[in-house]
Amino acid sequence: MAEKQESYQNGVLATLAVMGGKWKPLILCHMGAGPIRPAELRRVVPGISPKVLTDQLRELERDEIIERHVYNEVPPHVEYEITEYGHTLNKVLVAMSSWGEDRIKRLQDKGQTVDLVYPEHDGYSN
Amino acid sequence: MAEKQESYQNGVLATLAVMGGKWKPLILCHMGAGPIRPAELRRVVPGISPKVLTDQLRELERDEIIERHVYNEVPPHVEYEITEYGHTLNKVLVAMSSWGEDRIKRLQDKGQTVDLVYPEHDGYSN
DNA sequence: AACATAACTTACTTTTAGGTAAGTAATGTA
DNA sequence: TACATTACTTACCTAAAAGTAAGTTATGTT
Repeated sequence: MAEKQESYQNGVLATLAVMGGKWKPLILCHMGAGPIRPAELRRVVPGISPKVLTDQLRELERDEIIERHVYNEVPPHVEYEITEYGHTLNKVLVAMSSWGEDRIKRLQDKGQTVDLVYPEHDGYSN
Repeated sequence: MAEKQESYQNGVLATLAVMGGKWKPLILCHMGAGPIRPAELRRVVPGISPKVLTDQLRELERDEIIERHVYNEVPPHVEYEITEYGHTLNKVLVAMSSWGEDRIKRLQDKGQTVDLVYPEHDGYSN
């Protein structure tokens, strides 16, 4: 590992550039089951503000992780869907989820309360 | 995956709570080869400020990812070392590194310059 | 006696990610 | 004709993260 330090780092950083931040991992967790509308995402990702959700979705779209489908209807109808490329992120999400689950168990075994795990949701209750 | 949404999320969030942020992944990338002193970390992680490095190391220590060894000498001598538990994070780092490397190749194949990959280093040149 | 050293701590200031609020579009319903 | 709907956009504001700068410690070297 000592010889490959730099590329090791760069890969990690490139990944964080795409799926880092407070909301992107949560959003991606809810996009595996198929196309989803922003309103539904707001419902299942409690606490996210409409603006930030839009921002994050646009960035994921720009990075080709998700696709935006617009249906020309009134009221507007938009769906976001993970791309084929986006699905390759699953390995990372699964590795993170798995380690995190283990950590949660660890903390619970030590009698510690596991906070900080889910962003508070107050406001934007729907 | 649809039924396990929430725990999937929580695992990811628990992981991000420990190794998220701008510097922690980089720091961890440089700690696989054995104990390392803060001054050396400042050298290999260009751009990090002394205070932020200290902050990040303390958090990693609090989360039992690394250990702090103090040698009572003058001038002070401190070493940080990954714990056994900390080493379990490697799977995550490797998954992220691997995905990120692939992404870098993808971008290069499309003729795009890969920026944002490494924090700028100006100031604290040593 | 002044200076260097390593690893801090304290007390700020700056940056940036995230949050709030108000407005827009186009149409259907009360 | 007023209001509701969805998915925004624009403009502004706040809080958390990161950065800067100036001590502090105890000893050894010049």
